[in-house]
Amino acid sequence: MKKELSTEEKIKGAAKAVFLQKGFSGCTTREIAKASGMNVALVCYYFRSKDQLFQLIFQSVMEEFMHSLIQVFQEEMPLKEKMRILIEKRYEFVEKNPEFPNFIHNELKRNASFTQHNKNLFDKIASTGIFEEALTAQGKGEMRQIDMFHVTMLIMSNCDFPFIAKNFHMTMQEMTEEDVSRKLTEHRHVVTEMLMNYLFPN
Amino acid sequence: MKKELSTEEKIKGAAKAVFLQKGFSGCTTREIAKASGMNVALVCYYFRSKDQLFQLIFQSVMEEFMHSLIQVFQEEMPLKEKMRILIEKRYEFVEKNPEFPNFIHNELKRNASFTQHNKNLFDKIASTGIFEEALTAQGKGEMRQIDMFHVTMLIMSNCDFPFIAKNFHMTMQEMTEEDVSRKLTEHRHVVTEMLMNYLFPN
DNA sequence: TTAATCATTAAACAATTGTTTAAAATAGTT
DNA sequence: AACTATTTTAAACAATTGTTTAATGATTAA
Repeated sequence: MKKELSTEEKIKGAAKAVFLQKGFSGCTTREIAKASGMNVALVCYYFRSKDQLFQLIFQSVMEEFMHSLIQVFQEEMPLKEKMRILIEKRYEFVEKNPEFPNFIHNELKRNASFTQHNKNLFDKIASTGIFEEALTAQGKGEMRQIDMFHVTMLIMSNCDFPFIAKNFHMTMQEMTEEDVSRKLTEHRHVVTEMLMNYLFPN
Repeated sequence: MKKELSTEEKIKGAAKAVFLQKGFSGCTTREIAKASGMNVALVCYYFRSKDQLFQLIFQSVMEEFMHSLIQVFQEEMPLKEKMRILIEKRYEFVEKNPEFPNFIHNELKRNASFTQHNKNLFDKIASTGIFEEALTAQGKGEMRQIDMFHVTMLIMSNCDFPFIAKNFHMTMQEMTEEDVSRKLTEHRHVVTEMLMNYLFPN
């Protein structure tokens, strides 16, 4: 089946790919135009400017990124089980979208704006009741008593970072892309076990 | 005491600061010149090109980054103790140089060259005998039996990532720079305890 | 069919990029 | 002092950047 994409969609798709790989400062409108099979004028015709096109892409990536968390939080099951699934789903999501974390952190550093939209995303997570759920679990002694800041940081550190550091391990340890990818798939079990043992000691 | 830096050193210092903050693609030679109090021509006069200046800075940052590990490995003490110190020293190093991890991973992705120089750095680590030491500890059942790839990944994930994600937490959770910094100092204990519990179970 | 809107193109725009030039200022040497 | 080599400067260079223009082609509506 061949897909018949509109010019606008072709550009948006190419922009997402190029921005994810090279970042805003690392690419040009001409590069995006070429990647989409179109020309520069069309990029500005449909999206007015490189900035506006970028913001569009960034917000959609951010939303996709956060949505992978929200989905799990909304499920109806014991916190411990929910947490295990969260970790594994998150890891798998990043494995499928390995450029997301680096992209998001870079661009947030470059331009700390977009604040309102992002605040809404965080509120969405808060409104799943996950934080209260964790607090009760901690009260009952089921979960280790640490601030949720640390919990989220631990999960993100161990799920997101490995894919940020992919190139590092390839160059330093002279591993091929396949070698690292295989190790990273293994790594999910390590991460899950370590985090679960720490967050839910018995 | 006032420091009397040469023009060359002033430019190098400014270049390091600017490159670390914005990356190679995110800044211009004029920006570096201005930050150093000099002009563009002088940058090229002393360093020939933006590329050459960058490579100089990158290699020195890389070396500094890896050296913080090597130092600990060379110490003479039981592996378990060595590992705890490694984790804490590494965390403190990144806390003092919070831009290093993001910078290194970004630029390695942008340009996977510099291979030979980096290979030497890895060999330096290997030649401290740390890997053999870990293998014997694993053989004696003192240390958890996992590939060293996972061990290094866990340490880097938990020590480096928190500072990459600084901006993320500031925007998402509406925390000030000081709030996040305080939390990140706390986080060192969390990381150390979790990693030590996992790597050396009893 | 005709008119009007939309889509696409190649060319041009001014601004910014990395780099070089050629002249001036400074320091060093005899 | 006179000469040389080094350092610094302002200006210029060509190439690339994001964006716009004005003309053409295609589609739609009357």
